[in-house]
Amino acid sequence: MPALSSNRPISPLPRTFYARDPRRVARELLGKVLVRKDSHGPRTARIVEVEAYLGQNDPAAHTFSGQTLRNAVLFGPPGYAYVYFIYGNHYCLNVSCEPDGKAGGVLFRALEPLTGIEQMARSRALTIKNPRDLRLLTSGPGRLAEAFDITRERDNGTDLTSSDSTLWIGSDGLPPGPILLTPRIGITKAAHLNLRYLLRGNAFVSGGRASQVRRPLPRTKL
DNA sequence: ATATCGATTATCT
DNA sequence: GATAATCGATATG
Repeated sequence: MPALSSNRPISPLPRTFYARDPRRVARELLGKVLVRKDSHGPRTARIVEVEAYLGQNDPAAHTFSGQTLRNAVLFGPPGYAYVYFIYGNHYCLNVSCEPDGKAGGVLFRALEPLTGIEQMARSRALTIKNPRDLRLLTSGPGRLAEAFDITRERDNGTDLTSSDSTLWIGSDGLPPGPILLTPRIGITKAAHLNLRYLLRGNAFVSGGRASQVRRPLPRTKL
């Protein structure tokens, strides 16, 4: 059964949550809730798919070749939004991990809409024909960014640990359910590493069925 | 259902 | 000048 919307209060995750290896952060972010607060009212969605990027040792990471203006947030303190623009078309959301000075991050790849679905649909209606199809709202990194009106200009550097922010991450206490580990999607470098984390059987995971037929999370792994 | 392709621009070599 | 952590449209089986 899919995770359902709960009316439990959502409390922000502390900065210490993010001050760890991105693999651990990625795994534990599954089931948590992304919140957008603005004049349209709250949008919330459950995190169902993420990928870990390992900083200086990871050829696929934006931080592989060192710090630049664009990736500075990933080298800074943990718990802040890193938003980048890709293919001349899409924004993607990450959260910085590891202690200040060490690079690392987690990419948000798919969400399950909970509340504020009408506003997500309005934001996505600019691009898609059928904003009534919930899967099309937030199933993919570019899609979820558009559904939440996430842009580099507005959100890069936002503190995601504060419920005073217009964008933040919290927990409503629901357990995430079974987690699967697969290769990352859409990259050319270090494409074989199992650094994509998803909730097993969740309908909002991106990439179709083939990308979900992989292995359970090993107990010994981060 | 799967494959291929074009869009469109910030960033880095 | 080439590339990119993508998406949506179109073509084909």
